[in-house]
Amino acid sequence: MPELPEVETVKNELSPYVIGRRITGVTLLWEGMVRQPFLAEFRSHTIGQKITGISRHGKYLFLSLSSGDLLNIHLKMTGSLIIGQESAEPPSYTRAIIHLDNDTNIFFRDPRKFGIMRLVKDKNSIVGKLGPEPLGADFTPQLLGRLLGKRTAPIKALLCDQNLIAGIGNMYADEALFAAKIHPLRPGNSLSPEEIKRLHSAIRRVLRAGISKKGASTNTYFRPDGTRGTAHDEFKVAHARGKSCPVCGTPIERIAVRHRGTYFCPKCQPAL
DNA sequence: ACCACAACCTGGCCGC
DNA sequence: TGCGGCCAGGTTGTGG
Repeated sequence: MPELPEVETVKNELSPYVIGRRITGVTLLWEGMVRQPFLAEFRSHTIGQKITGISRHGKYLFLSLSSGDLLNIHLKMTGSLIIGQESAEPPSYTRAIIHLDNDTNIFFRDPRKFGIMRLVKDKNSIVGKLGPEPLGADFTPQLLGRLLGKRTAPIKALLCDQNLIAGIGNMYADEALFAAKIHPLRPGNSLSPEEIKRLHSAIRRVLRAGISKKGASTNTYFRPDGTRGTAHDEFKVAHARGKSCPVCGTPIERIAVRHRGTYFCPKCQPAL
């Protein structure tokens, strides 16, 4: 699933192919991919525009257009952006094609049709409420402590809340909590200063590892060149159904937190 | 302000 | 071998 490390990888690896290129056409094979009310104007406002930049906020990707508009792409759970030749057969489950002026295409592949594209004038209309970037310089243990404040929801749910911290999803939340030895159901406000410090460090460690391995291809995530990332090879508990804890050998448990599969080691991450 | 949950989608895998 | 059911989960919208 594309989370911060996956979207960061897509941004970095897409960049050399798209910066400075002009959009010559847009093919929508699944119209639901473009959110109303923009569908009517989507083509006319993208075709002919030059791509001047690419950026990421949390899990949101933005292509800056020469008109000043921003083309926002969200991969949701199963989306991939694959670079290919104009003459190439689109990958399976391609829902949209952005044609570029050098006979190159961006294929938006998405088996489950959750991914979206939209055109906005103001980035803040989408990312204005997002929490801080967990790899940013301002994300300190003190800030994490303030964010958790008096929150009583399970720490696992809070880590996945984009308005609290931007970019962490189900996989990296499980990995960070394991690395910090914190039970996923602990209320946010029950963490000691020491645990907050451990969690802060663990969040940054697992996200950086994910980026350095070019993302985790647990199922449908692909890099722009069509290859898979390898971050999942280093996962300790995420998606580890039926496996044992690599530290103590205890069977990994699966529970549902907010209807999300949550994996943890009951011995290394004891309930308080 | 905060918390909880349904809905959106469909392929892959498991057990029978 | 085929089939039913579970599992995967980011975001939005709604209601308490």
